[in-house]
Amino acid sequence: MATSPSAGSPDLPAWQLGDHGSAAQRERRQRILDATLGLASKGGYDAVQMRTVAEHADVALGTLYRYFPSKTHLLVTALGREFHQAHTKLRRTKIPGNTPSQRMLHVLAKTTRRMQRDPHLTEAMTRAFMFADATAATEVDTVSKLMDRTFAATMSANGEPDEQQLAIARVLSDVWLSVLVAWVTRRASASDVTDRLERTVRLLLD
Amino acid sequence: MATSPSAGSPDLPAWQLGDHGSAAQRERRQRILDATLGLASKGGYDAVQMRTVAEHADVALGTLYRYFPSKTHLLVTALGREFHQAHTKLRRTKIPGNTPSQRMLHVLAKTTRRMQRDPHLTEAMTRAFMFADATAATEVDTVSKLMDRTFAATMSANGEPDEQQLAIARVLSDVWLSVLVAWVTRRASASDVTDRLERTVRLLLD
DNA sequence: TGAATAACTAAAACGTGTTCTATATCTCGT
DNA sequence: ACGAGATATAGAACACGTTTTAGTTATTCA
Repeated sequence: MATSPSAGSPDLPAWQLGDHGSAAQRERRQRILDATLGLASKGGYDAVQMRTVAEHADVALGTLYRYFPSKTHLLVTALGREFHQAHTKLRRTKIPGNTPSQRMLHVLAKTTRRMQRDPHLTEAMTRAFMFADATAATEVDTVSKLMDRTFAATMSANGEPDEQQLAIARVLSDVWLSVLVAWVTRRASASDVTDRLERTVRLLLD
Repeated sequence: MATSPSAGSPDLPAWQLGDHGSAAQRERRQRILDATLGLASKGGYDAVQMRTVAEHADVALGTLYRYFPSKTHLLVTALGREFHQAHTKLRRTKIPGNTPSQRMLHVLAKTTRRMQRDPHLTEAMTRAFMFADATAATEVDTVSKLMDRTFAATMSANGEPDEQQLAIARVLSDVWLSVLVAWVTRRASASDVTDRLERTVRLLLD
């Protein structure tokens, strides 16, 4: 039977699989994700070619597909790993600002800056996320929920967000994604991104 | 020189090119868009294969590419044509409801129903729209602006929307797109779609 | 009208995501 | 330590978007 290397374990998000499979398998997976991020960062979505990823990660093409059943799964999983890092980092730091609105604007500005610093990577992840079909729903959902929770936690200053805050966080995630798509297609400049996000925060939180 | 059949005319959105090119060309273009919508409606994004579209439209593959430089351009243009129809139709009818919020909910519900009626078509257009890269920016922007204006007009009861309403319309467009993506990947059910939209309207308009 | 130019057609060819095949290597239970 | 089953490898093969080539049909305009 053709199973994945993590077969038999509960199907956790792939960047959490650090303790599943043999050491060699964990290393392979990390090499694959590293290669993916490297290529994406260098040349965007189109530069992440499955053959190239396999080469850089020093695995056979078939093995790559055993670990990640499609380019979309691969990129979205990589995105998940990045998001997870950003999320835990954010959890550890104290977000400046006295009101939910201020904190939100701070985090949004920071994230926007981060994305501008690596436009190719941003393009690759955004397009993968948006192009995903139902087979990658699990991976996409993981990232989506993580984003919602990050924004919600920002507003509540890392306490437990209430229902209202979660709803607002979801709307902000949506606007964020949409603006991201516009930015990737160059229909929106960096300041457009900031503008629209600030406007939305003001509509929702003031 | 390899020009497009509409070369020489100002670059209007393709569904507005009814008065450019020869009659034969106008008919070819319509046949192509019709074939696209037919295939999309039947089998979604994957069923819209360039060779198949060309066959159904009774043009050579090379001709198809002369009219639409990529699958994305093709699908987004088709989406534009549909949106344009819906928009003008909406403009002619009186939207029920006394408050912006009520009218908005009415239109959103109606649009949601329409999309559910043809899930394959929705999937095809959504994925094309979201996957578009910078080369299709014009087409995507046309659709995006049309969507914003439709929502804004809904709130203002077909009068001229003010700045505030346009900002709200944009947010709703963003949420709409995002929810659409979630629906396409089956991460959100039909009632999830309605729920999230209603919640957003309430956050923004009440 | 006739020659130049543009548009169209048919079909081959190319690039990249994905799948398949045959073989080799690893891992684990006995 | 051994044999069975799972994993990994190299590479061919396939599918579909896209480009290219060669030849045919329209269109234009002098």
